[in-house]
Amino acid sequence: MQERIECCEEHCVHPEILEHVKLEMPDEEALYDLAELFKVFGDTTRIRILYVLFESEMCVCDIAELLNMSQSAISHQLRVLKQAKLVGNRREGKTIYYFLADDHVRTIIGQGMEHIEE
Amino acid sequence: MQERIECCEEHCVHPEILEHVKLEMPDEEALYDLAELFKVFGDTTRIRILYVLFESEMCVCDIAELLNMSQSAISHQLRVLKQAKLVGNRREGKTIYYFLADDHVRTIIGQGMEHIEE
DNA sequence: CAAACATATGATCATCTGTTCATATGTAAT
DNA sequence: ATTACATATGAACAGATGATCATATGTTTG
Repeated sequence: MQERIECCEEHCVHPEILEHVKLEMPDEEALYDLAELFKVFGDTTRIRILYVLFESEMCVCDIAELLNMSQSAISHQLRVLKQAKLVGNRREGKTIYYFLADDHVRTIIGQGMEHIEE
Repeated sequence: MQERIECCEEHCVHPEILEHVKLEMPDEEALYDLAELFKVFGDTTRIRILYVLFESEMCVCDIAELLNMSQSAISHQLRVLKQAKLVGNRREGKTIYYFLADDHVRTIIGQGMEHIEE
């Protein structure tokens, strides 16, 4: 790797700004968690599941049928969504209903939609 | 794969809701684009770059130094961010400054942070 | 308790992703 | 023009990811 010190010290930005940025950065753990959260949104299947749950809570087999995918695939993804605390579930007899856990989900997806619609 | 029709028709949800959900779903292309957008946020390096740019526009080598990563790695990721229209850049002599393109970036990351802080 | 059903889970495999390394491009200065 | 510097890019490789398949778990009903 080559040296890059010259660039930064001479003309790119003021050292105070570099210092300030370092102080303002969230800690590594928060950044990691944040990236993990967005990874969960970064998959078409999971996004579609979330959209389905916007309308109403729903059981696994309904989601699978709506999205035309296998029960197993949906179940695996619901697990990911649950771990990220984006959905919750409740049992009623044999069937398990999933629902949106949080209103951040709507906001985040809404902002994302606004961005791509530009 | 086993049959799942019985479940849904009998007790899971009302058919009207299933119909309604299908109508409310954005089209495939929008869902794909949305997932692609969130994928961009779903990486620690890119999140860190965005946080750095919150404070001030900055050149590639500064970002590389701040994040303690190679110039090449940063350049590759800036390319991804640019394609997603999350950052823009301008040339000034030899150096190229990158900056946040959009205020959705702050909102989306802000909401993400709120979510994980719970 | 045995059978049927709804869901969960572990292993596997093909595909995607991010970093590195080497090198190319573009700009400025001598 | 030649050299130095800032950035970009392509190939390659290791690690992560998502669907599938087979099977396990947990619940209800006869």
